[in-house]
Order: sequence, then structure tokens, then C-alpha cells
Amino acid sequence: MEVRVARCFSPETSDVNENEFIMDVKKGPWTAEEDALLMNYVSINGEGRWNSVARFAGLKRTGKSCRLRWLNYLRPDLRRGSITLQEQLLILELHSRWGNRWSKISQYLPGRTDNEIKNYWRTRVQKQAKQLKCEVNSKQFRDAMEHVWMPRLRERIQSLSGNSASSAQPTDAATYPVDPTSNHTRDQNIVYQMDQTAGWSNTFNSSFITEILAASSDSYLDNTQASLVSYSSDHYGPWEGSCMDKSFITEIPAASSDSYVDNTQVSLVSDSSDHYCPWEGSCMDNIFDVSFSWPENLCDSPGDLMMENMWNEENIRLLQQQLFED
DNA sequence: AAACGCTTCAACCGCAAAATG
DNA sequence: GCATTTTGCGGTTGAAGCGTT
Repeated sequence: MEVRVARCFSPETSDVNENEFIMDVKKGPWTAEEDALLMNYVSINGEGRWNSVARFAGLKRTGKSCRLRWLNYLRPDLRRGSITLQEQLLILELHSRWGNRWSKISQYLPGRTDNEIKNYWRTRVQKQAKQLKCEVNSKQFRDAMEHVWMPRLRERIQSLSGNSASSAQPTDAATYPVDPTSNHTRDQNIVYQMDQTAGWSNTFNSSFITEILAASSDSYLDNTQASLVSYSSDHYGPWEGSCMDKSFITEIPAASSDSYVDNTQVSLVSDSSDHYCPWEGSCMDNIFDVSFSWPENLCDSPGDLMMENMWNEENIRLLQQQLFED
């Protein structure tokens, strides 16, 4: 293992006795001996004053290097192992809020370092952007994350957290992912405000669709009647039926080319309880711009837990079609 | 088995902010 | 108030490991 040794000194002090300032500074990977020295010193003297650590612990390292080694590797409260689905989701959500503020983001992921999160973003997230042939900070990619990746992660987290949620019937409205008595939908993580004054059309966007999809395993949607009724003509849409399953969701974009969906009334009414879902509304136009259908091969397989598995060629093609075509 | 390409991640760098004297 | 030192952050690099040919 190569270890570079640099001789360095401060140019500003070159007029002073050089021997006092020249020092051998070791760079490159840390050895087990160096780790032991650093750990021993910090356990006795505590963190901080890193230049002193470097000097008094017998390490030919810079203070910065000692600090970094401690924070990113030796700290006892570090969490090892790969980033979990929950952590992935959190990183995406926090990054959409704060951008590349890795240190701030890492505060919300106990045991994870900013370096680790930064590396995750660069190696995994940016790779997805590359595969989708768009910039990681582009609107297209942000949309893909918000409307596809993140809902999908939530779905997987939900399904992995046990099907206990779907077998246990909620007993009051407050426990429902959708609160029938209020003007918003919600799941465990996200609250979408319904804008009553702007009308319901804003509600029927892609995030709404994916929210429905993510929640489709929830028991409260069983027996939910979904009917789409055009009031611009005298016919009923072909979608009247029950159960908010995937076929229902995918029927909507499949029919997007039909003119009769203009001014179509949407109502989702659960007959398993006495509440109405708050999604009743009109104007289907916005749905068709960016809604997604979920290919069957997107379904989980037992080992299919990493989000990058979503981005196989077929899915990328579909997403590009649905997201990026104007 | 060797060569090559790709991915990952530990560690470095420069810069800015905060702390210290 | 100022100069210097220390700390913290985000971007980047390159060695190591792994898979493929």
C-alpha cells in the first residue's frame, strides 16, 4: 500500500529557522497503528483541537486529516452498512429541500457522515440521472425523483414494514391515510394540501396518482368505488368499478387520447365505511401530462430492494416517454 | 490468468466561517 | 479591531475491489 510522504512548510515562514517548520506529513490511507493512536488520544483527551491531536498523539498527520479520520471512520456512534430504503428516501427528500448541504442532511441520519451521503448521492443518484440522460439538477430529473422514485421507495418501505398495516383495519378516521373529514390527503410521510379555492384540478397531477398507487395496498381502499363520469356528454367512462388497483390507475393514462375525458367528473367513494374520499373533483386534463403507468416488471422480487433496479431499460424508456415528451 | 473498465468510497484540497489571541 | 489559527464544508481525486472479456 503506497503512502505518500510530503515535505511541507509554510512559505510565509521561510525566513524563520526552517527546521522548526519542516515536518514530514503523511498522506494516504490510515494504518491500524495510526487509528489506534488517534482513538487512544481522543478517548483520553476528547475531540477537538485537532492540530494538537496530530502533534501530541505521535501522528505525522495534519489536524484536518485526524479530524476527518475520526469523524468519518473511527467515531464510535457511526452506523455501518449500506444505506437503507428509509435513509434513501430521507436523503432524497432532504436534498430536494436543501440541495448539496451534506452536513445538514447528515444531521437527520444518525450515524451517517456527510461524506457518506455525498458519496451516495454522487455514485447512485447521479448515476440514475445519467441513465435518464438528464442533468441531476434538471427539472426532469427532480420530477422523476418526486413522482417516481420517492413514491416507489415509500411503497417498498410500506410493503417491507409488514403487511400488518393492510390486515389491520383502521378504527377511526385519523388513522386513515386519507382523512375524509379534511381537505388534504396524507400518508405516513407527506402531506399534500388540497387547494379548495383553485379547484380540484390541481390535485389530479402525477403525485396524486402515485400517492394513490403507493397507498393502494392499504385496506381502506378495498371496496372503494371509483367512477369517472363525463358531464360534457351523456356517456359514462369505461372505468366505473371498484378497487383502486393498478389496472384502474393505468386505465386513466391509457385512455388519455380520448376526447370524452374532457370535463370528466372523478369521484372515489369508499363503500367500506361511511366516508367520502376527498378527491372528488373535475377536470382530468392535468393527469395526462405526466401520469405514469407501472410496468409489471417493476414489481418487487425478493432481492429487489435497491432503487436502481427500477431503472431497467424498459422503465427508462417508459419514463422518458411519459416525463420528457412535450 | 491477465487486461481492462467501471464503481465505490476514503481521503485530499481549497475555501470560508468561526474561534482565538 | 485585526491577524492568525482552527474548524467545517463541499468538490474532487485516486486506490482498491469487482465484474467482464
